[in-house]
Amino acid sequence: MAKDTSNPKTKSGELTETTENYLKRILWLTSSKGFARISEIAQLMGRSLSSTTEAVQRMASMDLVNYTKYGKITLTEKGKKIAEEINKTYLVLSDLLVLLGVPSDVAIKDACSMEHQISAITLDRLKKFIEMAETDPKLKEALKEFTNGLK
Amino acid sequence: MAKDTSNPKTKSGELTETTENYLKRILWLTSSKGFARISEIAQLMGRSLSSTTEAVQRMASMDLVNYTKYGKITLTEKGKKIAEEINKTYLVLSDLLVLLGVPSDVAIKDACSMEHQISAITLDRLKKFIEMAETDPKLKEALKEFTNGLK
DNA sequence: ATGTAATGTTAGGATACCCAAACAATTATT
DNA sequence: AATAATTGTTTGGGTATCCTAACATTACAT
Repeated sequence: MAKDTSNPKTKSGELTETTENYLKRILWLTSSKGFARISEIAQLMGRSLSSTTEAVQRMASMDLVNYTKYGKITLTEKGKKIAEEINKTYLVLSDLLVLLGVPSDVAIKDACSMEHQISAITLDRLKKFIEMAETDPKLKEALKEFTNGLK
Repeated sequence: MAKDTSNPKTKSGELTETTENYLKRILWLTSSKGFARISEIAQLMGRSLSSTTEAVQRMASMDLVNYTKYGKITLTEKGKKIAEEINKTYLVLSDLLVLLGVPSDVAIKDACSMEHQISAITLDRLKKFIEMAETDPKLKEALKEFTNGLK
């Protein structure tokens, strides 16, 4: 096998977690107003302007965003496609958490970083859900039908 | 606020995702046979021996593992406590996935890296579950009781 | 016991990320 | 228009992570 000096994730076509997160925020920003600015991304990501500039430049070199110095940032076709994919996953997770009784603001935050930053509250909901799935006949039945319906 | 040159996660008492993952595998290995070896950890993590050695040394400097050159690796009290916490979260997630019909081997893998590496199959299960939760009266009812029971 | 196989360590490199401080460009204000 | 405020970039540092190659140690076999 050939040597792989770069980050395995980027080489194999996959993006790092960080890049995915940047991508998702940029999607949010661009879909609401057409473009994004470094400062907005930085704010949404909770990162410094310099880190954000660097990240955006890195993403530009990967053809994920259109970037010109001091200019408006937009997603490339490629970036948009990937960002939408990531966002779909995010939506599924946040929906599930909400479904399980997690407050939506927490669900938003947690869905962005399952499992490593999972909050106590989410953990509690998941636990209780599992517990109930084992005891409540109605839920038990419903889940049985659910899993049966998969085949 | 004071300057923070180090990785914010380590400084704030939090561990990086990578370190958490190492910790979890070491817990698995040590609970089944009392100690772990670099090669076993490397294998379980899918990393090279040198990366693993480095990681373990880093963890030793954080007082998470007991490490001596060429020796057996065990968790310190601190490391064990943290590893068990992480493992609990992991178990909740993998249990949920299994509950949702995800095959256990996939559930194990996915629970380790929700959302960033989530598989198509898991995504599908989550989607179908959400869908069913909106249409199936029995599940709907069960979930309503579930969320009502939270207060 | 001694040499080979298996394991583990170090050295040398690389990328991803992050930040603060200094500098540059843009935008807003007077 | 000229200056002040805001925003964005660069520079200079750091840590975390990963890898291969070379070297060291330990374990195994004959």
